[in-house]
Amino acid sequence: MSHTLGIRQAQKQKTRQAFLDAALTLLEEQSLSSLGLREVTRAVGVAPTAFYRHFRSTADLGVALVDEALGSLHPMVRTTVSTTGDSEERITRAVELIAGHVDAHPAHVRFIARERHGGVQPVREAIRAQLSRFAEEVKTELAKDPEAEGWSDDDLLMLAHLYVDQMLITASLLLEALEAPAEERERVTQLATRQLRLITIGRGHWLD
Amino acid sequence: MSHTLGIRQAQKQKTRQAFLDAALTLLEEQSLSSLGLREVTRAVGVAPTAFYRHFRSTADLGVALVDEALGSLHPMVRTTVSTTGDSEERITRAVELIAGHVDAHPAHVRFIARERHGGVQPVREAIRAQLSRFAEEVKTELAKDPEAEGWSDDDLLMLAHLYVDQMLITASLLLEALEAPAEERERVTQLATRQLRLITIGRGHWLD
DNA sequence: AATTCCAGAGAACAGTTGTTAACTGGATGA
DNA sequence: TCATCCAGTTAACAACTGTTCTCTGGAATT
Repeated sequence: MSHTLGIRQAQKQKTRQAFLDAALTLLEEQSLSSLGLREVTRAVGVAPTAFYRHFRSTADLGVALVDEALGSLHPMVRTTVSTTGDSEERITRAVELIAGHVDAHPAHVRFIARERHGGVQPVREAIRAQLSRFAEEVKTELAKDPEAEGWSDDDLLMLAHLYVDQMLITASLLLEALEAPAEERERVTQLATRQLRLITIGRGHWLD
Repeated sequence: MSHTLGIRQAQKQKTRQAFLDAALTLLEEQSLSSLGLREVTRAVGVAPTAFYRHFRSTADLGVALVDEALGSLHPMVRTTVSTTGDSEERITRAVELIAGHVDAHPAHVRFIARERHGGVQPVREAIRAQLSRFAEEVKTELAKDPEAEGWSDDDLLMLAHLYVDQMLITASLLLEALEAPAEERERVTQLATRQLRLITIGRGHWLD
């Protein structure tokens, strides 16, 4: 089991988490490349210089945010993709998973969508690495499916990337519709479901 | 025909274009939300206050950049989608079009990818509007195809959005691979081609 | 030729930024 | 108990930001 942290370490982690939380809030209305160090410390209620005890720079903080936002998501993805049932059920399950995640962690989703192509190279790189991991994991799960018989590794990875990108697009659309009326949210959900359905149909006839 | 501009108007347009060009260059390494007004005027070689003669704010400049980057692209998209030939030819043609555009205007492509989910609301809105126009245009072209028989308007638009999003993903991947060796660029092109192929297969069996 | 217009310059404003150095005081380990 | 450590503080730095007001000189209009 894990060692109990001393008062000192515990307090440090608490402050570090406060930095991450404050930054995530500030990033709802701007990009990481315009996030100032003093801005974050002000929001946390701490002296500017305290920042350096935790991060080298705001880019460094951004990389930490990537891990927080995506790091714990891998088991969720694995189990969702490998769920038994016909493809229609799995599509519904996947869309519901995304919708639930967007509801629960909108700021995280916004951050990833924003910084995936954002102006801070190390953060882009960290997101790219995490998404590649997702694609690899989805590919592994897809390979277990009997429908994957006769598929090359390359084609499986191609399909996995298609699914992962589609997840992100859907998450981003649901995010924009977060404060919209329920009927608009339902429209987005239906759109995403049909797009996944079309991809799955293409998958079924790929080897024809 | 168009009226010839006076010396004054011509010079103003020239300066305005210098602002757009300088901003686009500066935005290769940061996001719009961190682009400073003085930074741009410095790059143009003009006094900070001159900025206000052309734009209200950097957000306003960003909206102008959206128009420059996407405004002239509509005819290109229309003709590419409506090209005759079997689907395989059309896919190849589309991927080549994107690759060519990324080569010719990398900064524009980067700007759109970056600011689509970026921190400046009016710019996000402008990009969203342009992409919706693209989707509508693609839908219109798709509807002309005999294969669209029996398709609902909703499903056609769903498919059109799928294609448009896929174009953007491909453009972004090609952009990242711009300075990579030719074999890596070829790998990306092949990936995009197969993804489009899978979507097109799904399209062919949608009504089964 | 005389008048109006207006893109851009210049100077000044209060506020902000990242980073440095030297410090304090409570937790930690001998 | 006492010396060490180290998260967070305080103060100061030069450099930068957006925005204002006033001015200028050449183009445009009459």
